[in-house]
Amino acid sequence: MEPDTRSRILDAAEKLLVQHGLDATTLRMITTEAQANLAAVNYHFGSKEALIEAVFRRRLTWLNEQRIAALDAFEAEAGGAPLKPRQIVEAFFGVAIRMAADKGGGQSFMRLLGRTYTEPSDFVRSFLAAEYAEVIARFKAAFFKALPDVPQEEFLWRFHFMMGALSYAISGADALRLLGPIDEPDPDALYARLMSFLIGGLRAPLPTLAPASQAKAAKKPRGKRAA
Amino acid sequence: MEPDTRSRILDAAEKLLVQHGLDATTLRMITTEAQANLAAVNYHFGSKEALIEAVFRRRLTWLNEQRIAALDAFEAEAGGAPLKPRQIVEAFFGVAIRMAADKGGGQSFMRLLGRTYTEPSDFVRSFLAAEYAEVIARFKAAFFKALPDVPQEEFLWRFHFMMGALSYAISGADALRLLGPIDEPDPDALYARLMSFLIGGLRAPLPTLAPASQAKAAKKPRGKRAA
DNA sequence: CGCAGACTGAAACAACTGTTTGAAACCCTT
DNA sequence: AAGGGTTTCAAACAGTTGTTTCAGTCTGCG
Repeated sequence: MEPDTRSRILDAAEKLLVQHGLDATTLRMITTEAQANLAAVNYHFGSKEALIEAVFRRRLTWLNEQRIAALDAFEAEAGGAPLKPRQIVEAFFGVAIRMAADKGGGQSFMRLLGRTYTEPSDFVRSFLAAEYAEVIARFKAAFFKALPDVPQEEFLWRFHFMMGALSYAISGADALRLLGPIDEPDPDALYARLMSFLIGGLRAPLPTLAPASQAKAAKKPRGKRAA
Repeated sequence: MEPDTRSRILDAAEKLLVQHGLDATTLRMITTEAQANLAAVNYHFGSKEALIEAVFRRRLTWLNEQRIAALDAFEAEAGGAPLKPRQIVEAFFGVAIRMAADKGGGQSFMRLLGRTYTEPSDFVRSFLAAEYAEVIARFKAAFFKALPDVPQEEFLWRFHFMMGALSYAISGADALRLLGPIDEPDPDALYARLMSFLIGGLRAPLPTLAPASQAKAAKKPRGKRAA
């Protein structure tokens, strides 16, 4: 309870946003958890949206700085030569999943982030885009250089799929328990597993795109709204 | 406007839930869109939660029936022999992504489903588990038979990752636009791309799990809460 | 000390949430 | 045509939301 009110609110908000989501988390829940007055949120941050944005920004800028630092290290080591795909994947997704393994707060935040990436909330998406812009540009360039044989559009989709796998890897056991009983996820094992999966998908043979739709759909579902 | 009030509410609710999420969609938005009275929701469904459940159930039971039917067809064709991994992936994920390509409503629903799978809402998760139970059991059995060399826990994680990739594939262009400009997603091309990626990940070499943590983390981030 | 600025506190605000009510309208069978 | 069950409607309900207000308290500096 030592830190100042602003920090306590930030920590409490992060914790509760993970548990309940953006809309279901109320300011009264946050201020109670933070042992602060209700008005303190609007005093220190201006609004609930601004508070949420602050919660994201605090972790996200640091995360993306780490990703770029990791990429810089690999590129310095390579000295102009294209990086190995594994290195680029490590720099982007490895850093993220290691932050997700961090007990000291990063863990819960990453689960929130993965969920929010596809959320239709306008204001979140807008500053997420700004926050991601630089790191995306850097990694796109690195990947295109490392895999010149992969068409750019194809790669973008694969990167998108990889983000999905990462998101689920982090949101983790909660959703996985839907598939069956599972042990507590060992961070190192999770890291190795995701890495193996991602690189397998990234390096998969290019799909054979039938120029005109090959009409593979035997019974294409259409207009099946049940009674 | 022809269909009865109940159906109109169901359609309007599905459409709005996709756009705004579960909590942010209000009954007044739904009933306005459906051109029905506010009380109609509680009259026909009993509560907002029951309405949401009905929205999910309508599409989800059909989707999982299709998955099982596809698996049945492959297994009948194989006649007791293990299926090829590609066939199992096709039966589970191919059916889903084809439903996601369906303009007649399935499209929007699948985007909702992918988002909800990791949502922390209690009541959604509970009936999702029930709705998925049978299909999960069937596909787990088929996969274990097809890939006896893959440890069960390992496979469960890979299946989880695949769900993540599917979810992002479906939520699709909205989030992808964050990575850069992208063309309108051709359903057939998306299908081929995801399939290739999934099988690449599924068949990736097993990760080398250092029995004791190999301390691969050079600078393991720990307790980095920014100021 | 004195007093300005930063912060906290309790209470109230209007707006909106899901739900309930009871009367009106409708539809279909006898 | 009469009646009974089903559906619609406008209005109101109690509860919760984010935000604001304004008096009070604290802190540091002259």
